[in-house]
Amino acid sequence: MARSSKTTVDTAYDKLLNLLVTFTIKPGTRLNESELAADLSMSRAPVREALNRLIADDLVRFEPGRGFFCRRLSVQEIADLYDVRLDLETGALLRTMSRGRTVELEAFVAHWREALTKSEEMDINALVQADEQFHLELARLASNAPRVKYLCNINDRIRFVRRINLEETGRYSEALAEHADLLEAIANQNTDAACAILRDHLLRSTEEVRQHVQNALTRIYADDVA
Amino acid sequence: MARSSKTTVDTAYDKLLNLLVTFTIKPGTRLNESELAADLSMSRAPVREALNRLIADDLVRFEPGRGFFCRRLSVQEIADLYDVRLDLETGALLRTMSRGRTVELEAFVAHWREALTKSEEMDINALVQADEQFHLELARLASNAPRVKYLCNINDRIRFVRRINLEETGRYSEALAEHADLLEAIANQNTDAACAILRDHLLRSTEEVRQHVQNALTRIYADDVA
DNA sequence: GCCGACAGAATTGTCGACAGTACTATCGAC
DNA sequence: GTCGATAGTACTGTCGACAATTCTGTCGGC
Repeated sequence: MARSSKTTVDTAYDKLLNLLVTFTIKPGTRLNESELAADLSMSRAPVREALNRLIADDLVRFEPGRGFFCRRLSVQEIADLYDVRLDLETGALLRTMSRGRTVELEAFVAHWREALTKSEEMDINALVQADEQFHLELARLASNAPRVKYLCNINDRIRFVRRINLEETGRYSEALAEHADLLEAIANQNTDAACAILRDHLLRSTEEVRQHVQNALTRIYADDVA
Repeated sequence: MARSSKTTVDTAYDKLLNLLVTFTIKPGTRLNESELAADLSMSRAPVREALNRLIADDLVRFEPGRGFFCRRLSVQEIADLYDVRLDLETGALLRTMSRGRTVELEAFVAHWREALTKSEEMDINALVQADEQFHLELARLASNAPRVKYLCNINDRIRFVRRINLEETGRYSEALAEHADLLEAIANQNTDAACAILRDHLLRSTEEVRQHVQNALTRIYADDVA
């Protein structure tokens, strides 16, 4: 079968990732390989390979003899991931700041000064994506590929609650203001202030998430928003 | 085929992991699926599944149409991983300390006070393992599963150089002394001191590693120590 | 002597099949 | 009515096969 630079496994991986991240597949449910294979119109082999890749991402669980299961959504795990995220993002920020005003940093500041003003009129989807993007690009400035990869994994795992959280609290403008403050602290080379703002920003999110995971759960099980 | 609670994929995963971590398979080399399958006396399917799991761990690379390759050993990546490790371990330490004297902490201190005295007469293999164990158990005290998992992944990826490093510098006793200092700072609930010691300990290692990766590389390519 | 085309070999990508194990529903004993 | 055994079903675990692609070594042109 001819292929255009993307293998069947890759498409399976991407589609499954999406299903799992958005909890279109409900937490804890068993994944039927044949069924998934049929849905994706391919055989079981590539599906299994994709699922195996997702194991290490902790997006699926595997039980010998029983097969693959969608990850569970636990308050503790989400909180833990937020903790780790705080460590990683703070570490990245510290290293970025220690380098002084680099070209990349200036570009980042310029880009987001602009982007943040536009954010006021964005819809919820764009906002969630922009929020993730802001944090990720900030982390990328430290140019440490493994760290960025861990953060991407964390993002995949918390994206769902992150979104719910932003919807539930409705504190879009507060979050944006915090981003703006952080940006100025960075622009002014004020390391301590930047770290403090980032820290508070994330701790606040963690706290809110704790409160809203229950809503997230009910939302997941309320069959389809369609 | 009858099985004793461990699937073929699992054994393949474990064996391959070992080969990759120790660089018995040389960096960058292409992995021949049929050959591996024959070596492990199984078919290609479980081998491929195991390899797919190892992708997310960044222990193998995958190129569509070409297959799987052993990860490359790059100085930059190792240094990056040490950086991330510093963030994660420091974060764990901070959270552990903020909880005060828990039962687990007391047990940890008691265990390692004892163990560190015995370490003087250990051989290199045991030392490397004990070093990794000490850091990992310390991190575990923060009881944050995802963080521990990331650290395990980092350990897998740096184990080889870590070992070379300890061999080359021969500063076993210094490293042990630093562990002992850290332990006492923890026992005394001296958070700042503990963090500083951990930080210096890891930064020193990072620096040494940078210097010794070249030796590690030649060691890898010097066919077999056997 | 170097470069590109070409054919043959080796390797990956995907599939369907079958054996073995876990699940489910039905039935009978208490 | 509840519990446990049992037979039937559904699903996973692993394999071998074949198509498609990449690699390798040879040959001819320049």
